[in-house]
Amino acid sequence: MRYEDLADEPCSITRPLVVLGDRWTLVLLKHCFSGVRRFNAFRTAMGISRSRLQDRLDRLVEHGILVRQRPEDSTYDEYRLTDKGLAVYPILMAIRDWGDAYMAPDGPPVRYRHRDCTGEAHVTLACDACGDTMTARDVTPELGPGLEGKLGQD
Amino acid sequence: MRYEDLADEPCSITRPLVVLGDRWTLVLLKHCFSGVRRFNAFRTAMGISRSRLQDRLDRLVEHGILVRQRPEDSTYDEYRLTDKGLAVYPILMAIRDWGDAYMAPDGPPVRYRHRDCTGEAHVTLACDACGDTMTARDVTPELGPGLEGKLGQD
DNA sequence: GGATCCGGTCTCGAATCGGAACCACTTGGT
DNA sequence: ACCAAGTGGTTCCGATTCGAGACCGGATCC
Repeated sequence: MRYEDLADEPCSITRPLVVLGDRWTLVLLKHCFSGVRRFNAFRTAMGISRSRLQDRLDRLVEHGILVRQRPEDSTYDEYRLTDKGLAVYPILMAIRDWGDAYMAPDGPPVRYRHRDCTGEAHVTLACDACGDTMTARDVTPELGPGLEGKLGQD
Repeated sequence: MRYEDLADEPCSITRPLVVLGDRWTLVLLKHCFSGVRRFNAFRTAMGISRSRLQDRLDRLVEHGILVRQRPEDSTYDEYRLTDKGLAVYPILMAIRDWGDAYMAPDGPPVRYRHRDCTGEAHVTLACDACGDTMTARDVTPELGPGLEGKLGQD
């Protein structure tokens, strides 16, 4: 089975991973959030090869995560985050929280601060009903609407 | 530059991505959270090839995300999540929230419910000082302790 | 015009991947 | 004891992907 076939799985974890979960893609998006927009800017920021960068950019544009557009004051295109792309931010912040906790022996290299505030941004998993913070052990998976309709079919 | 060299970057996003951010790895961890522990169980659940699965398992064990251990009542080893591995859960839930929002046209295939509660688990990015919910636009990166010591050195 | 920057394509050797064959060990049946 | 089946793992091979560099067309600047 090829990795791309995971996109057919009725699972909201594997489906995004087919797009985002390979080498460079999330690194590329991380740089988008730091304001990188141009082809060569990505290249120097990431150290990725030209052809690979092109692959990734094309795929992200194809999936509506980036848009490629020409600013009025420039002769060159820019790759910018769409709303769908901006919504990836919590994923990166969840990765960062984990990285700060387990892969930053000297402490966090970068603080992600709340603008005009003393606090920092952190990701929490919580229940949307009672508001309690949750861990993996507090979660029970259950059939959702995206699967119910498909059960009696075959 | 090779992808693995990103591990040298002083960045708590890229460093985890060198371990987690390639094909299959996060998919594998997802199955760990659904109770999959044995080699062939991963294989049938994921459709991954034997050699690739071995690579990934070895790497996760090497990084202390999984432990390989023999239960008393069995003749075969199991791969189980460590605390470091359990802490990956918010990353997967952040991916799922995004997948439910943008890649689940028929609605969420699976609900991740709070045990003994009516609510569902969701990831939020919030300020740890004022408690406000945040988006990418509310965040300002700032020098952290993991970098401060290294600045005047070279 | 020539030099330079920019984004992008193409090519080629190296690394990675998927699938199958193969192996050692354990279990169950006869 | 024997054979069959299952389990975890390694090794091999052809196919895909990757990284690095060459190349190319267009815009800019001198």
